Amino acid sequence: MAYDHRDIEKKAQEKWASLDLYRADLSDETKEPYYLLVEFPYPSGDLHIGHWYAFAVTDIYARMLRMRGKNVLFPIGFDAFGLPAENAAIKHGVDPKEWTYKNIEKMKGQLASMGPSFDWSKEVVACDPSYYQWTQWLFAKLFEHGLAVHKEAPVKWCPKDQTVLANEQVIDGKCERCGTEVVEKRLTQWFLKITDYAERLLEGLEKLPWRNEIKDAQRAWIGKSEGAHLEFSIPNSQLSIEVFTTRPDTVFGATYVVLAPEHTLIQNNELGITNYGEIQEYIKRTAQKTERERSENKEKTGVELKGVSAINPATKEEIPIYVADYVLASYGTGAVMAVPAHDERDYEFAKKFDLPVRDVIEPVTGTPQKNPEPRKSIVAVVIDRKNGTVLTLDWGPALGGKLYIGGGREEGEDAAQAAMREIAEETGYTDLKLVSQTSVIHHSYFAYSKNVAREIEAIGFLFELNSDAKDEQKLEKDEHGKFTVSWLPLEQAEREVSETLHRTVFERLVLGRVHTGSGVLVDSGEFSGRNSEEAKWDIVKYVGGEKAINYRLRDWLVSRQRYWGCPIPIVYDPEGKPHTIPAEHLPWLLPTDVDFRPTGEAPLASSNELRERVTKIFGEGWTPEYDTLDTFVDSSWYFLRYLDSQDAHDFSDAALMKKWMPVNRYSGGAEHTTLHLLYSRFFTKALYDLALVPVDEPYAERFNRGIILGPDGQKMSKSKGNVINPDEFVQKYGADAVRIYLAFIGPYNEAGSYPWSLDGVASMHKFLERVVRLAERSQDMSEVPEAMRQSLAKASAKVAEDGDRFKFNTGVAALMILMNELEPAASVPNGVCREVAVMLAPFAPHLAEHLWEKLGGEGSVHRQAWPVAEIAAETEKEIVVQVNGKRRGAVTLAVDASEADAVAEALKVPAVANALGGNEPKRVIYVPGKILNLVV
RNA sequence: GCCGGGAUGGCGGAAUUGGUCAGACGCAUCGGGCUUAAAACCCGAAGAGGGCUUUAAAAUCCUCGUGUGAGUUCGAGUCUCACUCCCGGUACCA
Repeated sequence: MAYDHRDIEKKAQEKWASLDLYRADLSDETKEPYYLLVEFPYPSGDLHIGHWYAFAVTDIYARMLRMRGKNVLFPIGFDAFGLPAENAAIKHGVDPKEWTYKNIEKMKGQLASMGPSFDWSKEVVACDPSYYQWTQWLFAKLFEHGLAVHKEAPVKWCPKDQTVLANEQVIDGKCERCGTEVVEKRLTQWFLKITDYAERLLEGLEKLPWRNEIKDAQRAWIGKSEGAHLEFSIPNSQLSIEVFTTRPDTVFGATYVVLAPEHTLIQNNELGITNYGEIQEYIKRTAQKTERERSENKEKTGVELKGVSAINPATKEEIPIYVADYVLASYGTGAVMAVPAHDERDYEFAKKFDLPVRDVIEPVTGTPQKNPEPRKSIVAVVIDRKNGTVLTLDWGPALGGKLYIGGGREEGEDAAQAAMREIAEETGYTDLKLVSQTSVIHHSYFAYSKNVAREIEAIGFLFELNSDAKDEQKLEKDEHGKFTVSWLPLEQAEREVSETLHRTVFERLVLGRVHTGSGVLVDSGEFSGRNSEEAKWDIVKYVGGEKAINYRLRDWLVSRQRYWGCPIPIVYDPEGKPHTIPAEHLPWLLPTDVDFRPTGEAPLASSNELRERVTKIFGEGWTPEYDTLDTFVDSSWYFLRYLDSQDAHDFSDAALMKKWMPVNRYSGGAEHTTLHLLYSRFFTKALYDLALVPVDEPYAERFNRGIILGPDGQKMSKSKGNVINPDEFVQKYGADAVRIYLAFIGPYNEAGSYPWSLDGVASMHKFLERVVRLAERSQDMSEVPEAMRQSLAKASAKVAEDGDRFKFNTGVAALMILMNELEPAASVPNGVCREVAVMLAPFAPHLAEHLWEKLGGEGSVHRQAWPVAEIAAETEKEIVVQVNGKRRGAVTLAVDASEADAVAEALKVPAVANALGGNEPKRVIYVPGKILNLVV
């Protein structure tokens, strides 16, 4: 018999409201506090399946914890500033505020249909003046302490949204919101100095027990690299170029210097560049390129600065200066020393502009050996260009497999000559053209065939075959037969020649790769012969540079040239200097007499009211700030406001923060890893330093949830027509069935993706019907059969444990197993049914409430304690007997049976005795309660 | 390219610290029951392959099986190494 979910759910929700069931008393000292947080939604007015997955499943845990005696704070609010409201205003002429609040009302109704246990009394709405007043107050605090700065910097601009964007909001060179390619502009904007916290944001991750994928993504975003600042002076000038490099050990190989097009040194012609017009044109051209164009087309471009040069501080040589857009203005100093021999990008540029390549590091390969015998040798790669093949010798598996031509160099012999000689001796070919060669490669290995440790100094050569002319005379007789000579296609040789030295030579000469690793310094003055890694900092000292650390992280750009955001609480004095708006004038209200249309100018600039307000309060000549704040500022501290959302005198309550922070567990989407999650960590640290917040990490635990795919396994989208509307399923099967299905769909503690199964919800509805039928068979019995008692005890322990791990899928499975165990019974005691209702309550709160009433329970099922029962320790256990690791039988033994008893018992099993074949076991592995393995 | 995560039946997914039987739980599938019939419900089958017996079936037995290949171990989905593919992040970051 079906249960009427509509009626049950309506009644349960009314009951909870009348009992005010979910209000948390934050100052309650009798229970342990637990702060469970879910990212608050943007009020789009459309509650999709993703919202359900976010809120309904987390709600299961909130309910479970309450039943387990915790004082649970599970709040909700709305991240209500943002572009959609403004776009609606532009498109349909509605008031963004009205639009937003209407959506919030609508969404509250939709959220209620899930039956969530939110404590609405603590609601926050980011666009409400009572909230943004404190966003402004906190911004002012940051400004007063130098953490909010007004500065000029290259910034990302979205031409469609007509606003600047933070770095984090640019995905693949496109605007995160609208997908338009962004362009770079140099503008004066408001930044929050998150870079000051780069190191601490990094360090803080060490202690957090978050999953690696979250921590590593943040680490990569922060992008710490250690190196040095070196100075390249400019002859006949006061000016010099400072570069940042992580490879100061290669400075002797720096053959030119490159400036980013935006570099300040070339913004005007202070240097007296003779081709300045050409430079200006190049700067202009690159400025017009979008991010994407710059990074997609990696063909190097640039222009030499004629009439000026720089001095390499190591070699004292005069070297040319270039401007090129492969150097980024926003990283390091916006200038690099180019070492083409040891950097891929510099090498590419050098080849294109025909600049010198100077090797200063000889590679070291192989495994270091004890007491090696030094030797000079060569490796020769011979290419037949006509056929696209390369000459290889196959020595067989024992002698090193497939190799190119290798050999020793005789005393006083020229290396190239030696290479020619070896080729002739081993293959007979003599008509060769020398194309290129490598620097010395230091290679260590153990030659098993000759039983000797070698450390060789090898030089690699590339030859091209002119003709197949062979000189059979030169073929060496005693080598004959040890290997086979063959011409292999280049790709095959690349795959099959795996020996390190030969591979290295091939990569260097045929594939054109440069050596970017460490090695032995050469051609580096007094440092020659030393290990590059070891000599690195001595070289920095030698050239008068200093150690420097650089981060990829940029300061957080928070200005937005948009209307529907928090007004930046700043005014400018007649000299144009920014001042914060005093606290008594907060909230600094968003004006309403504005033109929303994006013009590139901030919409607030069109407000007369705002200008008049500033004049009235601050005086003639004072002007307002017209930009608004990035909405990520609003969400960087909302979890603090929940603790005291109605406070008119402070942003939060110090005592409550002390008690409730950090958030115990934060559930959200993976897409916020380098945005909201990083920003709010920064905010918390900054406020901690200002003694406003008692913790310096906001979230003890963080879980990124997965995403729900369409039934076809594809990402849901209107164009694919695979969008699941949760309301439909709620109508048909009930909110409880949808909740429990979402819990069951897959593990919640990792960010996987799960296709929505059309039959899945129906099957959950059936499961709930089974529970209803069980409850209908409830009998008044005082005696509870032991087997039932055990089933209940196991289920309650398992469900609680899985909840703690955010593995609701196996938790639901445990409830299903419980049902499978209880159902066959002819009669089910009322107490058992009640306990089932209690365990079901977090998952299917409405039905559980209904059953609780039917079963004669007092009050609300959600006020019941989670059942804790002892699981009887088993005294006997079946353990498996293996012979040589193969199962041959099983014996039932006391849990603490001794090994001797176990073996004796096992030998009685015929199959075991059989398998032993009368032999005594040589070894016995006995794991009490689990396994006995007899090894013969 | 680099960093991270992953790969288990037709599908979603289970499997404490390496410890029997891999595949819990559910979906889909198939067979049966109930019914005049259908739905609902109930019972049952099921990784792949094979052998024996038999009219047939079942029980029973054997081999292989957690992306591929090697290894460690008495014992590997779980540990190590190499590789393939998929997903996510990031990318001219000096």
